[in-house]
Amino acid sequence: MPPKSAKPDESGPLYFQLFNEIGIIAQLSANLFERVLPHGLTLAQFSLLNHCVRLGDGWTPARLAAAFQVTRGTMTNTLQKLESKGFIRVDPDPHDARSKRVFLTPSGKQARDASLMALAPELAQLPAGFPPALAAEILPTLERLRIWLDTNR
Amino acid sequence: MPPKSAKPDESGPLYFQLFNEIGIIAQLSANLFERVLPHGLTLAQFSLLNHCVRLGDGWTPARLAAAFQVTRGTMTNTLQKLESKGFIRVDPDPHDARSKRVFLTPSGKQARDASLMALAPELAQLPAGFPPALAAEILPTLERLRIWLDTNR
DNA sequence: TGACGAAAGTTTGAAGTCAAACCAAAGGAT
DNA sequence: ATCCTTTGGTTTGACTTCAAACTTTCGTCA
Repeated sequence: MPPKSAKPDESGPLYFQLFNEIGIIAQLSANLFERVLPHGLTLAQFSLLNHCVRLGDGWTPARLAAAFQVTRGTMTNTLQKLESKGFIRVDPDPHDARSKRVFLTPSGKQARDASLMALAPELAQLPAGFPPALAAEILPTLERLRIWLDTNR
Repeated sequence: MPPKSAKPDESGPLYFQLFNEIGIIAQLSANLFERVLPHGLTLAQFSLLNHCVRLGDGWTPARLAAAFQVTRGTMTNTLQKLESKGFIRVDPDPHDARSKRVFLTPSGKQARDASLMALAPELAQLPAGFPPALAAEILPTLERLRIWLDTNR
């Protein structure tokens, strides 16, 4: 029979289960959010608006793509959608003709605020079944995993 | 002004960060997997093959959709892709003319095994930066979150 | 100065996903 | 026996996302 300290090897299934669980949570939560977001905003779109408010305007698409861990093509798409809704403005960069700069419009700011209002009741319901302490507890570990995946790709 | 023990409320940003982190991990890991999976298998497709091996054949599409937390339309799509690759067979249910039954083909079994082989080196690289103990530690909490999201939607 | 590699954005094509509308079969209630 | 509701599955349209191919511009280096 295996001794007490056998190979701690077969961790494959464990990681597998971990990624599976994470995938389902991502799916369900994105879905939950998008059902209440106003203006048909998608999670990607809202995240970008929110980013502009929290971290400031004027980023280039390339930098935004890097921040969201997404390809540039994807970012192009998201920006086009947001621009067509009038929530952002994409200006040419005066110093680099290759580049552009992304700015929030007043209407975009409003949409972001309205989104937060719409999301609040959903989030308020969460602590009952899933205490904030648990979230805080696993967050650093998740962050570590995310960073590892990010650097080792 | 707010007293020292004001509402322990503002857990909004915390949850927000949690879902954000989870979303990025899901994205990165799915991507990592799909880059090595054989036969152009997608994560959804592989997951289904794997499910058939681990939990057995003969499930109905509806039950599979429920198991994967996905709409029936989505499952229809995935099954069609897998069937066109010859990895599964979808037979009519003899007892219920509305229903169907999904079976793994020998070729599907092989594809699943080959996928595991291809995934192994990737997973083997993980423990160095992210010990299995951490995975095991946060898994129950994630499970709890997933279950909450599942029941409260 | 001229050329070439690197960087920024875009486009295209394929896949997953959802919601909503739809058809068909089953099963209970009257 | 006949509705009528529920359930199983599909289709459509819109969205995200990726990889890969492409264009334009920058910046360095010879």
